[in-house]
Amino acid sequence: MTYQEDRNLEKEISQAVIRRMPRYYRYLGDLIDAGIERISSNDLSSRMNVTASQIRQDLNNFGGFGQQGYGYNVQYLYDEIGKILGVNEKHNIIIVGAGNLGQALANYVKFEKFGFVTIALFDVDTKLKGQKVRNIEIHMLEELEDFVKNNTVDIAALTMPKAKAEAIASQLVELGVRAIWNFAHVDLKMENKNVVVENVHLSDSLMQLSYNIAKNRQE
Amino acid sequence: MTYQEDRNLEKEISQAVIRRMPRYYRYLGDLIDAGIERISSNDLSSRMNVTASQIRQDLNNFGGFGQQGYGYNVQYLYDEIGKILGVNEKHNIIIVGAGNLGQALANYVKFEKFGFVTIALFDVDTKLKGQKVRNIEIHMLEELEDFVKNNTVDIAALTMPKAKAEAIASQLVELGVRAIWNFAHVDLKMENKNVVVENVHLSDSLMQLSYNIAKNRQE
DNA sequence: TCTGCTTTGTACCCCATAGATACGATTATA
DNA sequence: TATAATCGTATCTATGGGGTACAAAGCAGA
Repeated sequence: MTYQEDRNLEKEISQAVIRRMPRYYRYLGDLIDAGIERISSNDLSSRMNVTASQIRQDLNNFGGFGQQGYGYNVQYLYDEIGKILGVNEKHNIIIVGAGNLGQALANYVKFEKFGFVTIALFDVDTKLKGQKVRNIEIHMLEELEDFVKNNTVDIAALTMPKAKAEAIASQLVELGVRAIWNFAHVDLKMENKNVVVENVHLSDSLMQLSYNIAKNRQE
Repeated sequence: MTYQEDRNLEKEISQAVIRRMPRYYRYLGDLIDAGIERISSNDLSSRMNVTASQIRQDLNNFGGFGQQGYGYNVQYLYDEIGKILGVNEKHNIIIVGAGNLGQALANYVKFEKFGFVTIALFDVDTKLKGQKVRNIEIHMLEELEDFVKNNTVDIAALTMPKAKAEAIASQLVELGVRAIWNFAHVDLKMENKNVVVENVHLSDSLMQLSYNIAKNRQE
């Protein structure tokens, strides 16, 4: 059996599970802050409003982190989930589009706590040239290619209008960027299977809220 | 049969379907911009990368919008989905937390195209007092209660640090706000069943991306 | 050490949802 | 008018989320 075949046999962990992991991570962080050292799946389940069963099954996708009769050590579990999510490794981010949203992301200090460090912003607006956001320089878009070639860029956050998003995404992938955090109002379908994309559609979220407002009013 | 019993018999439309509707809406908007007047479920399915069957079934949850042998009229379907999502009604938004993210949301002109109008921002920072973001005034947090009592507030966007989020959410609900768009890094569990909450956790999304980067590298 | 309690890891089951297939009904189009 | 296109809808299958149950393992107190 080849390595690839072997890997194919491994049970793929569904994105539904992955989506829940940051939430566990967040609650465990809060528990640490509260000075709590151990927790049972049952206790955690009532705090998080999910079932204890689901917690145990989710965690078991990655290995047995608990002990019968004891529960989970909060700090240990926090660290392990951190490793799973890659939160301990440093990730360099560039932000393309230095408008309000781009600058807001650059200012979000909390991301750095998790190893996500913004190293540059880019924009076409010459008025922004050379300006800094929290010591992070805003470059002109022409400099993008050189910058990516000469620096390690793990993630590119796209916060420019949708008209330009696809072209820039392609350019970035061409230059070797392997992760796109897309805020533009399009679905980026990357041909290259080695590229991962995470879309954040704020309008979609707002519309879902709007639907639920109307539904709620009706009931 | 009472009205309530009758309503209970209606098949509840799952949130999975609702989540897809804004995406249909977005593609239809693009089709309108491209001057395309009619479209078949088959054609749309290849553009959106979902099955034609799912499109027809999703739309049929809300009624028959198409015509056999013709397909769907793009403008009509766009308008109908808009109605379903409540995008044609005006929604007044207040933003609590006038930091970078709050100001970024206030600057997002596109939301107004869908009827979501930001009417005020609030913050505790006295330096911001009286400043305006795109003609929208930043108020002090003390003024929140009066403002909500004297204005129609459909949605409150929370963009302040998590420490204050729960208290302010409770206050807003107390004052009659029925929809919370939460960007703070906590899960808001509202006691009041008449309140709808939509959480946007950017960190969670970033961590999911991070996991997929690591997974992708491994394969 | 022994006993009873706690709690995990895991097997098994059910149900919702995605998605395929199929087809009658209806409309467009040549 | 005949043929092709296409919706609305019923039915079926596969997948996965999530609940229930319980044996195994460790903890804690006597």
